[in-house]
Amino acid sequence: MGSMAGSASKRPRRKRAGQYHHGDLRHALIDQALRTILTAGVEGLTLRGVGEALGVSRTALYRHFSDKQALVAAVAREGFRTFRRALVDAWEQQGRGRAGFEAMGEAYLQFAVAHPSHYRVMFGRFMESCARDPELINEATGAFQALLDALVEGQREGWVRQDDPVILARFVWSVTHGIAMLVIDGQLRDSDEAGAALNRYAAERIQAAIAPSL
Amino acid sequence: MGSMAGSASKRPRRKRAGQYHHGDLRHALIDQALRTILTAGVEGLTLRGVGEALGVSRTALYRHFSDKQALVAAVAREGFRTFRRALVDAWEQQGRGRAGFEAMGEAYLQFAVAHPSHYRVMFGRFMESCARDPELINEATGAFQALLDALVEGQREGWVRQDDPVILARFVWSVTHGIAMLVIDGQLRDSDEAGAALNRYAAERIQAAIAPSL
DNA sequence: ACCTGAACACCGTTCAAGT
DNA sequence: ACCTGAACACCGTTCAAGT
Repeated sequence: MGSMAGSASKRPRRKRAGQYHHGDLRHALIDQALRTILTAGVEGLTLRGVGEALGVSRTALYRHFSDKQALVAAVAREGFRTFRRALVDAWEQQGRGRAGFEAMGEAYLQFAVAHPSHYRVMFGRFMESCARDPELINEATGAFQALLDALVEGQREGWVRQDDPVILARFVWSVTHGIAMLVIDGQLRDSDEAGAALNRYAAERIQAAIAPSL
Repeated sequence: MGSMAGSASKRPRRKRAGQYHHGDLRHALIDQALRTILTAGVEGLTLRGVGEALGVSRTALYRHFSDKQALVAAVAREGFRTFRRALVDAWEQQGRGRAGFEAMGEAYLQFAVAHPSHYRVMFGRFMESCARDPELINEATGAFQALLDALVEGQREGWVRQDDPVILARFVWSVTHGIAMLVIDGQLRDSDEAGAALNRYAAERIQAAIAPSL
């Protein structure tokens, strides 16, 4: 990790001649904020630190974001983007069936465990964040849609009961989100192995819960 | 609400004559911190504000807690205490059967919705909090134990499958915790009704998931 | 023992000013 | 348009000093 993401901070790429420091400061700010959150958590994110790391005044950011929370919301949006991609990839690489559905569940927990601080930013204070970044809701519902699609396909194929797909998806989401939160918040002793074991067991029980009645 | 809790702040109850301001400052600090968290959230909690509300220096607290996080941990511990009581009450008032189990689930969500900030403090950064308050883990496992007991009794009565009770309890906990988090973080549009509906549906699906195989 | 008050090293945000 | 620098109103925490 740490290699992807920001091209902006390496080559200034100034639009015109004699500019200040950056060409795409907005993007660079999001990248730097993400980097900080990944290593130090949201509570370690400081506007002054972000500015300093980018060689820019600590108030330069107010040209691109209304306040700190708006910057955090942008990071959250970026998170939902890669999150959705991870889920869809897992689903499709396993052939979109029952196996794909299970792979999605594994990919879900994997993302949360690999980037706990990012995951927390994405789901914590969601409503307030959406107010600061209306497009965030699109990315978030996009991720939810991946789960929804899988369940609808499961209904067509007959391994998912014919309940309202939305509430069905919310139920499955609750289980996975719950496991993810318990694991990254350290509620399970020996979180590494216990979390994986819980996830395997949950996958089995979820299949039983969402299966057709008889 | 707002009537229970603190007796300490009303009658100073000084141990000896000519004292400063309080008799049980430690307890008063926890009560005041809880009050602030309930109304303004953890991010609205400020040591200076707590001190001011109690008519005490803002550094007086350091005689009773190592730092701010330790105060928050004490509030979390108090939360697990009343949380456990709420769960056990629901369980017992419904006659400790299948109905009691379902009542526990409702009581769970009810607590989270009624005190979202408190719930978040209890479950967020759990490991770090435990380091600041070792007894916190006892109260937390006490709440978990209530769920565990119900499931074991369900196994004896035959409406719960004979899997490892701990992992069974963790699964049920994940669902309920997941729902609670999604609701209080505003991830469901129209959280009030949608949350209750999801909880009802989840109760039904959980019963199916934890039922014996045939 | 218990509490205070000044001091320290931080914050996010505003705003007049520069280019 | 984009960025700066000083200023403002906050933080948690430390520590010598008081009773």
